[in-house]
Amino acid sequence: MDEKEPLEVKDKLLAVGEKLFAQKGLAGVSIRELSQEAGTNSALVSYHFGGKEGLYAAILEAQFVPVGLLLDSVIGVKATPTEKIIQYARSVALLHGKMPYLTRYLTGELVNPSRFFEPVIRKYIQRIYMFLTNTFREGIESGEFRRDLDPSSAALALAGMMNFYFIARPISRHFLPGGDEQNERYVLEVVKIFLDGVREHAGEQEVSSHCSSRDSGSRSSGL
Amino acid sequence: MDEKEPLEVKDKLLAVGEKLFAQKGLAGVSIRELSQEAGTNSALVSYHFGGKEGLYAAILEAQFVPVGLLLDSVIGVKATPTEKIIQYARSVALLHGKMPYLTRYLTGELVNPSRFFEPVIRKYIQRIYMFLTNTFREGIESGEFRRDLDPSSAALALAGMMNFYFIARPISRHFLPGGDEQNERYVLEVVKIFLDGVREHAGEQEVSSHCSSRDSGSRSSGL
DNA sequence: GTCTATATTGCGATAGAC
DNA sequence: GTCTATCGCAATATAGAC
Repeated sequence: MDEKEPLEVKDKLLAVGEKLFAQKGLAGVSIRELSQEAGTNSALVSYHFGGKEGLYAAILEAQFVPVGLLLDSVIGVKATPTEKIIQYARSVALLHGKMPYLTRYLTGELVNPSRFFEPVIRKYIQRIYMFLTNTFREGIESGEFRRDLDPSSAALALAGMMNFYFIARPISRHFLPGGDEQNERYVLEVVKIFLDGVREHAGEQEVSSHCSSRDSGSRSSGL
Repeated sequence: MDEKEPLEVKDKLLAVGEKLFAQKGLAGVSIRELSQEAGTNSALVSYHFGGKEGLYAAILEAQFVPVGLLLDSVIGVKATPTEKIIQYARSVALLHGKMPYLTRYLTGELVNPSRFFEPVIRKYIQRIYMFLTNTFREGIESGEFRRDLDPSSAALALAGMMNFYFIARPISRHFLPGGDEQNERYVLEVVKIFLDGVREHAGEQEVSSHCSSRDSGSRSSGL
């Protein structure tokens, strides 16, 4: 399965396509450009993948396999809702670190859906939505989250903060330092904002120390 | 300037292009499809706009004119940082209500930039970023926001919550009711989350009543 | 300003040699 | 499995009649 050869033509096409489709979208890339960048010829795209769309579909599916694994690892763990949210946010950041084009495929398909959005991507979105809203409902019942919190809105808000950061990464590099530490820093800030809020609360520094009902340490130490 | 005729060909092309480019992106639309949908022929695209890209550029610029107006209306108003953030969020939601394709152009250009991203869009992003980070710095100095808040991260987080909601609107309609009231509801929830946090704070219902240092009423009444 | 007709280029896919 | 060569078609843009 994984022989020693540096890169098979098939894998080379997958690697080149991953980059080019992420940058220009499905319609913006030709099989000629694709095969030229891969050091081969356009006939091989049809031979290995049955055409340009077949290559795109293969790449799209591969992008979302790790998303499924992430969900498997985070759904149904024994932890408080707060801890689950923290773990989710950290896992997502880690995943985007390893899959630098994932955001572009997800967002690109949301904005300009190809015919592969429904069969490939919808189920992952559904799973993420269910995980988040269920976790929020659980937290509302347990008293960790306020009773008037709308789980759907909260899910969209959290997903938005996480995703948009990576969408904007190419531009935000101009005013934010790059690198993984920056990602980690942003995640910490997002979790803090999301769980505790922006406001300085009544004349104290450590907000959570007396305003939160319990396990206030988990915010700083649990991360 | 605005005669009575229902739609000039030029305006018809702008209207049709606004929809099609938003749905499929610049590369995904042909001038044939464009002109056919507009009830004319492809030669008129070149005549009026100098080509497909010219039409796209005209549409892109028109999309962002209201963004500039929004920024003019929100920058430099006399209000507390908290009020500015609330007003900003509400204005953005209102704008997206009036410009249903704005999100797609913004996000589409972020994910797959055309050659018009730099000359057309960058300056608006810069202005939004400056407005938000300045407002956060102001709020930190005034004591409204916590001292360790990172203005850049907070700006990305808020922009992410607002934008992603509209990016995901076509999909979220499947589990959220549609319509403007839903937008309003989401904005309220986002502002609440962003300003106060998700957590139920120590054995009380109205979080802000004793945990925040002042003007606790503005959160519920000011909206 | 708007149309038809067309020039030219580039596209995706395939046939067939090796 | 990979290549060259090519087919058929759709792309943008333009010329010229009205």
